[in-house]
Amino acid sequence: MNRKATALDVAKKAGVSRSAVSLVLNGRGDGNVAKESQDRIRQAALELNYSPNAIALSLRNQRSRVIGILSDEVVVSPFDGNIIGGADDVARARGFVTVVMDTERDAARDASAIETLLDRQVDGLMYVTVGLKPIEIPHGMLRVPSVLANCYDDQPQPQLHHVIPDEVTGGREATEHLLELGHQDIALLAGSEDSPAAPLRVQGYRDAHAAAGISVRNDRIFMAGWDIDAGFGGAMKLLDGVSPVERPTAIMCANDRLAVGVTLAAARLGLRVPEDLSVMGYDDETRIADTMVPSLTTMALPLREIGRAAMTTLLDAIEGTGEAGSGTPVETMVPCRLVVRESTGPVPTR
Amino acid sequence: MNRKATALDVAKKAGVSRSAVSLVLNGRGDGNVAKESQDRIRQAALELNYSPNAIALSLRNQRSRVIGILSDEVVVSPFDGNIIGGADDVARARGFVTVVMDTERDAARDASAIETLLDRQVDGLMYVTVGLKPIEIPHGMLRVPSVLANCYDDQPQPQLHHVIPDEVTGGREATEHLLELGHQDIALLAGSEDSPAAPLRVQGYRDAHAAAGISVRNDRIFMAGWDIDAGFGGAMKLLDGVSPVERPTAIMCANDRLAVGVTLAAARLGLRVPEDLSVMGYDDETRIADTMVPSLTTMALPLREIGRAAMTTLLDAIEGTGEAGSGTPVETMVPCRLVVRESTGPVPTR
DNA sequence: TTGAAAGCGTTACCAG
DNA sequence: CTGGTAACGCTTTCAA
Repeated sequence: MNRKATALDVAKKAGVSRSAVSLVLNGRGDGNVAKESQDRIRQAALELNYSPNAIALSLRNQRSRVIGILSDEVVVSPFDGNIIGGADDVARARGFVTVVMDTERDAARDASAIETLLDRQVDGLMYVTVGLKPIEIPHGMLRVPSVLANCYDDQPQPQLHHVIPDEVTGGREATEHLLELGHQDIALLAGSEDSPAAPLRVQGYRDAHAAAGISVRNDRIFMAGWDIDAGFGGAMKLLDGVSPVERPTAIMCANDRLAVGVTLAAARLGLRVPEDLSVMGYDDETRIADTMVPSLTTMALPLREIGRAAMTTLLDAIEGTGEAGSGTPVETMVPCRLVVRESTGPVPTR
Repeated sequence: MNRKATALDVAKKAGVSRSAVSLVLNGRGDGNVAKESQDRIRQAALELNYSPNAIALSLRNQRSRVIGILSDEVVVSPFDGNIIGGADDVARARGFVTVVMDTERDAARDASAIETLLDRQVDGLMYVTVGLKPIEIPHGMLRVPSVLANCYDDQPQPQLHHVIPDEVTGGREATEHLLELGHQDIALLAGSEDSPAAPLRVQGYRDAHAAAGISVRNDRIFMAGWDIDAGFGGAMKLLDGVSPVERPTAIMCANDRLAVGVTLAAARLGLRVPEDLSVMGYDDETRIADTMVPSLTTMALPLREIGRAAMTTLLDAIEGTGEAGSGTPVETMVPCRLVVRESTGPVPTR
């Protein structure tokens, strides 16, 4: 735990001044420092394993090349971590580092986390949520370039750029996939109203039906919840004791966990997936959708892309590459991606 | 984006010197600064919403009250995030802040992340993994007090304290639960050798059988993997086309996802859980074990406790509360916790 | 009781 | 081409 070498140590060893060290090591040696001194400086730096103290640098430059990522519960929850992964990819590629703080859905901690981050001179802030949701911009976030990922400012006059998935199109394309397979009676387990994603996906479902000229039966749409038991319960209601002609031939779910519950119910009832019933998921949850039996056809949430897009916007604003940052806040919608696996198939002949 | 107030601003507003501000705001005003000035200072600080610049503070004090949490993939994966949650609980309670960096299993990024953190004067480091595993201590981690959570240094002479779950006892108690329900023929889907947790849980399974005087059939133990499809496949092998007397009456799984696959297979085969077959999970994965149908009896991994214990050890070392930090590295084992739900029941009479 | 000054490690400016 | 000096914001010591 011995102290690290400082610029002064390097200067001494090379027999020059601190300023010379600074210039050379920052690539502005030519034209300012004698070639020979430059070599000695570089040599000394190498031998002493010198790297500038980031703290001193931040204090001096008033910027840190650190982006603070704040999340409501991405770290502790099983969901949406790849948004942060994608954001970090971009940040590292552009010479920034990210640090993550999770406030575990305690709004009171948001402000204090931001305060902490701001006190450490982060150059920018990104707020990431688990699941699409409106948020109140935490106090302090406007003091520095910021962006919202997977969430948005619900105010009439939004203050921050946000990046979200295109849920309506996602819902529509999922439905279209089923429609194209010949299904006409498609039930929808739509999650619950507590998430703004639910109504959007329902909207997509309705749009697809409308485009196909098929009228939607409202009793085919269930707002049951998001978990396995909700999927199970919903499917039982739709299938148990119902004659084959009365049954929906496909059940579209607002997430993969619901689809697990539906598949479980189908198995209980002796229905084969997809021969007797097609099941469609949403999210493409890692190691759920791809490992289910049968593997789930699903609408993949573009998590990494969301993170990437959000970070790109943020860094552009910070570095002034585009004027997007200081301009009017905008919305970026990233398309979802249909992943066809085994749980959907042609409509059964009956 | 206007500049934050500094101690100088406060001093001016209160009509005193910077030093006075510093003294008062750090609680050493009494005996040094006139009561009346103190009030004015505090008032001014409040009005200006002053908080000291953490960067300057770190530079000055050579410590930051920040703990760096490094993880192989906790942030991006769906697992084990609560270790970080628990660690953060303790850190905040003791006046520290945690920042998380995820290297997404890229060992090359470990060292650079640590370098970054060290350059920012973190007072301590914690390494957290998804799933129990041996790790090579990343370079630089020994330069500052550090601790390992959910992983351990595999060297003959371990250098760091680590906190891990007690997997052998977990495996034993899970098995005992089944034994107590009368099961004598308990199959085990044991995950795979790529995780050190697997053999430990198997060991517990064997220990419980030995203590009960029941011999273990090695053909009842499958190292199939960790995912839903592996659970499904394993269960089919054990159950499909096998006469009731030849079937195991319980299947114990090394994680909850395997148990989902087993339950799915049972449903396909018309077997009721738990009446015909008891299914036991492991991990108590949020919103899987508790929402399965039937809900899963499982052995809960003590994630938050691991995080808490690790952070406590680390902060004790940093603050010199105990001499544990500088002493010989030790191992802390945290017990798992049996959670009885609906998927296990008495052995069926046949 | 107060204020001035030094120092933490940098970089940028400006005389020499 | 070079090196001294100021400044970033803070705490602490020392002298008034």
